[in-house]
Amino acid sequence: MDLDHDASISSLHLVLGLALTSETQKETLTPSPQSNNVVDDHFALIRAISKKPYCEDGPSLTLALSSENCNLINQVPLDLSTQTSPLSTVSSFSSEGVKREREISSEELETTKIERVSSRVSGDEDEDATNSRKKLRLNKEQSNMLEESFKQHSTLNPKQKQALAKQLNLRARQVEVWFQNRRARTKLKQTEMDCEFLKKCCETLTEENMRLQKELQELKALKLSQPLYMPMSATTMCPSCERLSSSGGGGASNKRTPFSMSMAAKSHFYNPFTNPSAAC
DNA sequence: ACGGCGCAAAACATTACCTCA
DNA sequence: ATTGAGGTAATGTTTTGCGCC
Repeated sequence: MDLDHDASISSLHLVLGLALTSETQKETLTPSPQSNNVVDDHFALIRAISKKPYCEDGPSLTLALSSENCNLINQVPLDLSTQTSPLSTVSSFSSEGVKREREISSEELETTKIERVSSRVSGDEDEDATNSRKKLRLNKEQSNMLEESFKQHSTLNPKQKQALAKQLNLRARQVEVWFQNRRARTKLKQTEMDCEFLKKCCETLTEENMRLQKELQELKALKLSQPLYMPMSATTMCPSCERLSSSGGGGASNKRTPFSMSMAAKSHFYNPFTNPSAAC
């Protein structure tokens, strides 16, 4: 998504807008097979904007914006509560949850029944025993193992699920639910970060747009004051990056790429998409 | 090749339990 | 002791992908 360096200053805002859409469309309109929904496309869009698909292998929701942002994202702590508590696997099963119950063996159901009955002592024992929803608290070890597993793959196939459940002394359904919730939390966190990032982008681009508008006004004023000796075909100095540009679109005449400019020369540009200004 | 159907799995929205300040 | 907020396990619903007919 290189910005159009030859774009006129005055149309910067438009160019920027197009730059955001033209390249990203390629990715958003051809989502990956895993891209099931709007939210996935949202991430695809953000990734496309950032021009870097992923920071690293791992959860598919990891978003890489730039190397900096990549690190930032990876550092964000996903605070999964790891409070230690006795393991109690109790949950209620609605009569409508037929599909889910299918995967739960009769043995598991029996275990659940026993635990459910012993889990709650209150006045309405029968009522509570059947309808209450005692909440499992994963212990530290279980949380850690689930986290480790999640790092390797954010979804589990049935075999992996079973194995992990057995390893953790949980039901497969509980492992499945944990992964579902974990994915949801990851996505939420990511969305929040994307939101922040895009806000900053917006601010930065607005500032730059204002600055370039001002620069344009200055150039126009300059042109009015020196109308005769500023032919467009002549070699001119780009006021933004102080780079010489020549007419005829001869790229070979100027071997400096935008990225080879010194930071000082382009320091007034902060483009969050790692590209220099549309003006240069 | 195409569309309809059923199923499984994942995503998503919401509820409810639990802890802690 | 109470309460409200936040975290998260669990549940219900919707969406999506895939195989089969």
